This record gives sequence, structure tokens and C-alpha cells, in this order.
Amino acid sequence: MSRTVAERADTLPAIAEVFREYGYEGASLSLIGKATGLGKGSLYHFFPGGKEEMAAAVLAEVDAWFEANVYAPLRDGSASMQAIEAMFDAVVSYFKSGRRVCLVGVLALGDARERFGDAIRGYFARWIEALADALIRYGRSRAEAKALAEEVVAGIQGAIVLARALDDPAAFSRTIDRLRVLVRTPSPINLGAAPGPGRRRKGLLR
Amino acid sequence: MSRTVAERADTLPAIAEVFREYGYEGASLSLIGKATGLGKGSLYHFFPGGKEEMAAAVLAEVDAWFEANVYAPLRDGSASMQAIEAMFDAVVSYFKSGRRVCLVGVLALGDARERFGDAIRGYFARWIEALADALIRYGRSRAEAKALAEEVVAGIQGAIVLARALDDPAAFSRTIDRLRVLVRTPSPINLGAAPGPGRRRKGLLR
DNA sequence: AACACTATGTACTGATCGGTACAGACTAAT
DNA sequence: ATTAGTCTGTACCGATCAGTACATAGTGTT
Repeated sequence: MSRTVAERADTLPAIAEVFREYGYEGASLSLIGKATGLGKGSLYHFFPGGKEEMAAAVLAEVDAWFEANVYAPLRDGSASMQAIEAMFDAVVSYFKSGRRVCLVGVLALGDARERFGDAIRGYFARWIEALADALIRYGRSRAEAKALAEEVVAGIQGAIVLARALDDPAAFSRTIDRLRVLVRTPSPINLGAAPGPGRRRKGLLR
Repeated sequence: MSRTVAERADTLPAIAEVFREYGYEGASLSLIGKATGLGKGSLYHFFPGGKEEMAAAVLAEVDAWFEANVYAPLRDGSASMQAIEAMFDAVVSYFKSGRRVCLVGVLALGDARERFGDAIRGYFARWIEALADALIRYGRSRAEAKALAEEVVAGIQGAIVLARALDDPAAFSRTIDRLRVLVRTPSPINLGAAPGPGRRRKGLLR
């Protein structure tokens, strides 16, 4: 026995990558063992609940990352549009321009959705809420902000699917850039009616 | 032996549903057997290549459906916006307001992407091309049409992910409706510059 | 140095995996 | 009635699955 002495938290990124690439069903213990360099003994030592506990731990870590690096800045930053721009930057780097897949999205599509329903729902719901919050501070109406936030989060997920499908990371970047424009653009419904927030002087809201 | 006498084509919808729900890895022969009501004997009779051939056949069928019901109308219909509206209607009904998942999207996210790379790429590439074609006929510039088509297709995929994640089919419908508005809306880049196609008289281009 | 505790590899379990082999049963043509 | 060809269920194969058991090796404490 070689005794590398690993910590539970150190294994999570590698495990996450396996779940991302192979999904919940496809992520076998042998793949996870290979990715982490750990045998079953260690894995079941850290995660007595097996695969399900591993996936839950990984989900929690992903959630915590987004909470700290994306949601929180969106919520409490005073410079709302700056926080939104930072969100897009974080997304592009986190998902590696679409080369890396969204774990939560993958789980949402598969049959593991029921098992981790609350975590999956919470991840997206809080993302949309936090983004809507920033958009309201930017000057959008509540309804408009909610709709726009939903559209942006969906767009990001779609961009990942598209980039993977076309095997073209540029498609991801293009879509994200269009979403960047979208959040600064007045609602088409308001065109010709009352001026949307995007029409106000740039310096007024930031 | 009961001898129900099935045809190969009759099994495809049931098999497709299994691949959708469980992904390529998760779709076991026993699940497929249960879904189709067929034993291994019949399955391997129809698909000597096993799972891979089943998935390929299902992909081909999905592709053919979209070709006939979505891409072709987008390409050769003279009423471009009407064809686009019909596309959205078809999408809403095909994906059952997000309750049903896009098989091609699911495969694109998993590790089966490499195996079916060409089919997956073709599905999305032709969708975007056909939609861009209709948008050009509607009056958009080539570049604008391409970008908008990419955004719409990505948006649809994202809407599916979001609706599944939130367990809320209404989220799917809302996103689709916003995309419907988007295709009729002039590009934000052109705002204040030359009038976009959406600003022309309704009767002129249809 | 003796101890408790954490981490680890190995060997095992029963179940299920994809796939093969094949005999039986039905149909259609002769 | 015989034959050929198409479908179907079942028994089986080796491989791999998730998970368990446990002995052992290292670490930190006393």
C-alpha cells in the first residue's frame, strides 16, 4: 500500500469531471478511481454512501462555487452591470468556452434529475433570481428582469450544448457575446413606447 | 414463443425514448427490451450492430423528422416568418413543452458525442442553416441571420435544460415565446442606425 | 514505544452489462 | 407438405458493475 494520503475535498474536482463527461449512470467507480488515483477502499472511506454521496458532494461544491463567484456578486454588488459582465466572464472561463459541460445541466437532462431534484432546481432558480436582482438594480422592471434572466441562463446552457454539438468553442463565445448585448438592450416590447433602461444615459445606472 | 411479429421501424420511437431518458450509456438492453416489449433475440435480429446501431437508427429517424417537418419548410417556404412560426410550434409540440428532452442534445453532452459526431453536428448545423435561410428571406443580412439562427437554436436547447431543471414546462414556453419575439426584433446593433427588417411594413415581407 | 485513527489496496460478493448461440415457432411461397 | 426465411425467447458467455470486508500501512498523540 502506497499511502498517498488524500483529502476528501481534493478528490471532488476529479470526480466532478467524470460525472460531467459520463453522466451519473456512466460514471463508474473504476473511472472515478482512475480519475482520482484512488482505490475503492479510499473512495468508500470518504463517501460511505457510494456514487450517490459523491454526486451530492460534487453538486454541493459546484453550488458553493457559483454562490460565491457568481450569485453573491450579482446580488450585493452595487455596480449591477459590472457584476453581470463579471458573471459572463466567469461563465466563459468556468465552462472553458463550451469545452466543459455544465454538471447540473447534464444531471437535469438524465434520469438522475429526480434523485438530485432539489439541488438542480436550486442551482438554476438562485442563478435566475440573482441575475434578475442585478437587472432590477440596473433599472429593469421586475417582470422584465425575471424574463431576461431566464433567457440568459437558458442561453448559456444552450450555448454549451451547441458548442459541444458543433465541436466549435467559437459558437459558445458568439452566443455569450450576444447575451451580453441582450442584457443592455431595451425590451422589444417597449420599443416605441416608454424608453427602456438601456436608453437611459450610460452614467446613470451602472 | 408468442411471436408478435414486429417491424424494425415500429421499435424506433420506444428505443428513442429510452435513449432520451437514460442517455447512451444508461440505455441498457434490458430497458430497451422492456420499452419495446422485445427480447434480445428480436433486438439483435433488427439491429445486428447492437446498441450502436440502435442509436444510429434512432438518430437517423429524428434527423429525418426534423428535415421533413422543420428544415425543409424553413428552406423552401416562401412565407419565411410563417415558416419560422411553424418551426416554433413544431418544437413546442415535439419537445412537449420541455418535458421531452432533445436526443441529439443529450448525446452531444455525453461521451457518445465522438461516436455520433457527424450526425450530431449535421443535425444542428442544418437546423441553423435552414433557419438562417428563412431569416435572410425575411430581410435580415446574411451575418445577422446566421447569428440570430444560432441564438435561437441554442435558446431552444437551453429552454429544454431549464424546463427540466426547474421541473416547470412553463419556463420552456416562456423562453420559446421570447425567441419568437426575438426573430421579429431588429438587431440591437442597428438600433438608431439603418432600420432593421423588423421595422419595415408588415405586409412587405412575410 | 505503544496507541488510536485514518487511509489504502485487495479480494470478494451477487447483479447486471452487452453480446452470442441456437432452437423453436410462425409466415409465405412453392 | 415441404421448404426457406423471418421473428422470438432463453440460456449462456466473459466483463464489468456497485458495494462489502478486512488486513495492513502510515500518521499523530501520548
